Amino acid sequence: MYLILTNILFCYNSEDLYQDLKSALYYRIKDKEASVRIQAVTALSRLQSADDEPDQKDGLTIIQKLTWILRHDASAEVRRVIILNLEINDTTLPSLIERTRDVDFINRRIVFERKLSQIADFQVIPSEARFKLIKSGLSDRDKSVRKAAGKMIADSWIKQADQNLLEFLERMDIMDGMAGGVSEKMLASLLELRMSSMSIKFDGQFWENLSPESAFLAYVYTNLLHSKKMEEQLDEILPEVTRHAFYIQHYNNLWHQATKETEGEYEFIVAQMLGVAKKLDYADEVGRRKMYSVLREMILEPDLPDDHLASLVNLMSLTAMDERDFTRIMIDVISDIQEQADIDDVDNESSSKRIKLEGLAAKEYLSDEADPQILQVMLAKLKCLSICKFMLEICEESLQDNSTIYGILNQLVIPAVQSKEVVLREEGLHCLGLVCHLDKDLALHNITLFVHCVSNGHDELKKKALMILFDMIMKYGYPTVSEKIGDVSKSLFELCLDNVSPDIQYIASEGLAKLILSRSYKNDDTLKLLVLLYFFPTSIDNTKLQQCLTYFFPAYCHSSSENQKMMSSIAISTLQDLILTYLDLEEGESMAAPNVISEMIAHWTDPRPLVEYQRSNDDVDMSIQGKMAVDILRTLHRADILRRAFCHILTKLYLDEVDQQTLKTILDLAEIIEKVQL
Amino acid sequence: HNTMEITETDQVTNISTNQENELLSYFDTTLSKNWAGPTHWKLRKTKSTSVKQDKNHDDGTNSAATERSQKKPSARLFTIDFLEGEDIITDDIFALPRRANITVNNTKDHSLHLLPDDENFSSKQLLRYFMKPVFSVARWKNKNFKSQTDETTEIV
DNA sequence: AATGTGTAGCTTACAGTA
DNA sequence: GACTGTAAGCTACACATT
Repeated sequence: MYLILTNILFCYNSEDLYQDLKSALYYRIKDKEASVRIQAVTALSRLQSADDEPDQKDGLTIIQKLTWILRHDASAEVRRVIILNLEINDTTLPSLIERTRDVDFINRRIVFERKLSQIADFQVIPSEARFKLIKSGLSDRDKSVRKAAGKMIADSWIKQADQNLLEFLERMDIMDGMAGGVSEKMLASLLELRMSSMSIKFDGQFWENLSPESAFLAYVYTNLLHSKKMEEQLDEILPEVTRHAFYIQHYNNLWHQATKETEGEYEFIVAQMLGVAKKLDYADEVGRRKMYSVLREMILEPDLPDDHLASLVNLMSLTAMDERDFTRIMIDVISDIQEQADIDDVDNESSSKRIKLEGLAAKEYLSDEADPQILQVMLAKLKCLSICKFMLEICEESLQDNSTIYGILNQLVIPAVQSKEVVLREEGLHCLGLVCHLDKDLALHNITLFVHCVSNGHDELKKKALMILFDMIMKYGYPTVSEKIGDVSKSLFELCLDNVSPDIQYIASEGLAKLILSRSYKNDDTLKLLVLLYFFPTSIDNTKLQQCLTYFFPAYCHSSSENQKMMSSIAISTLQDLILTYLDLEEGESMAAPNVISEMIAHWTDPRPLVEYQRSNDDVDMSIQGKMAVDILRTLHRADILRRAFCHILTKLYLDEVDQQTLKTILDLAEIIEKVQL
Repeated sequence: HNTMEITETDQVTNISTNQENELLSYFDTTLSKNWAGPTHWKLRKTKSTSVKQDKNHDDGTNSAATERSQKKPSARLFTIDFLEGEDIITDDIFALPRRANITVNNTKDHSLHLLPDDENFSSKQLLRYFMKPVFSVARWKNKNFKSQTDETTEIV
């Protein structure tokens, strides 16, 4: 109806009628019927481009009103209509992009396929927002959204670069999207969609004239073929190991000769080439040696970024004969670096300049004095620790079998842990944690240290130490570890769950989830704390924690009847606590409503999903919620604030298969309550 | 007395090598909706098929007597439970005269109807160490046989 | 094309508010 | 008695699957 009127108005231009209609529409967009709002909003959207006059009541133009509704209207369909009809310009684009995270998957999908595909130039979206939306689109939980996002890139956006892949990558600013692997994910999905329609060949010319984009293409394509086990194609495109080693060397040299403007690009190219090298076959002895010597030289260079260092160590493990050979080589490298630092200590102006450059990032962590020599030694130590860390991540053999590591432990790691420099202490602790994976005695010996760091360290150290502690318990078992520290661990867990830092709460939750799910640890108080933390108002923005526990609780309860029993034993008292916190909420705080909490707890303790998982109801207590019902009814006649919520959970319980006796108890209790009420 | 410990060593390799791995991946599929936390949680029913199957199984295996004795009373008595709630105090029956409705809706709604960032939590994160990465491919195991023996003799 | 699945919207009923 | 918000059950429809 409004639509018709609006259309008519377009034909018969009458100012009075127009104003009347507009103000009527301004009311109808607040109508309580969603269908009316849809009509109003479609009508308004017809006027959006012709009218930017602010409404006298709130000072908002039509477009501003529409974008406001787009965010706030509860009906997905209203939002959808706006998405479809809102014109794209600088003011509306951010609102449209925001809808790539709409709760409604159809809305998410149409933003990709109907809006973002249509924009003339994707570079108008700032690269940060661009990568964010690409990431969320390509890894959406819904298949159709993933597809739409993929098609947007592979069909529409690449057209803007005239179907030229390298041109496209350049416009995409792929170097800005490396964090979280978004660039790689994007290119991989693009290649997968268009693989058949393009032939990718890397010849000598290609390798000799790499740009950041082509190097990145080589890296991603290699990875893709590798993950798809397409060995023949891989052999076709990859150069021989020797040649590749030369290329790496070549670009590494270019990097060091580069001007300030281009050094970032060459650094990037080297990183991609190192990445490609991980997929080479090192069976050929000549190639292996050549590669090794190139790597061995590169790793000594002073100002290597961390990811280069990680790749180098990783590659050196591939070129090594076996683990002992590998560790020996790395220890050589480390002592070379230490020597180098000591020598450079004395003179050498130029290297201290370099250090300053690299030190900029690290400087803020390092303590006050800017003495270049001390700084340099420190950075060398830090580099050794990083190498050591990457090495230890790879090592598997126990310390007895690979005793060379002891040396480095005493000479490098332990002093770092004791260092007064915060950065060194953190990195040292990290290494120590990794070494402890290789030797049980060493691990047990250091447990108290880790505990001490968790309770007394600064936040970063706390996080590391806590993670290590959980790793150790996972690896060597709770009894073994707690023997060392008595009952401290339980209270330590509780302390961390209660911690002010959301990160620490999260680490503690995930760690405990792992321990509990693997049956290493079992405790009803801790479980209760986890549930409380999950629903607590302070956790509402801790998405990691929430998503971790959202997975954990059903997995825990529906995988074993023993677990479910434990949950049901704490369920009612926990629910009670939570409802009380809900009733005490301060202004500005929020948490899940009691009814939601009730439903979730009822679901966790429902025996039917457990039966479905175990594919039989052996050992499953089908009347488990009957006992909970009894619990509820017993508390019910005491407390009256809780009545509502408790009655609600009563209706959610599964009582069909409750045994007669429990059933009788339930009925009796209900009867008593009824009488008391009358 | 609550703290019980049951464990062997190295849970990560234990679990990931064992079949528990597969068992956990069951939850990866069943929990793929409802990933976003309590604020977006919804109960998904339509287990009617599996429930019916289960009931049928029960009917087949168990005696019909248990079926009668358990389910029928529960159904009856449960309705009584509803009545107890508050039914008898029903008000008199009147036709509801409807006057002009206020058609505007109160939008104090501050919710933006957005999903949180998806951390893609899955069994994968529950089967790994925090610090030590798990490499699916053993890098030296192939070469090891020939070189390992050589090395040991050399070193010793 | 036929089927099953999931969701939106409608209706009904009830309890609280003032 | 009016009017709200909430909950639950039902139906129709759109979608995906085979």
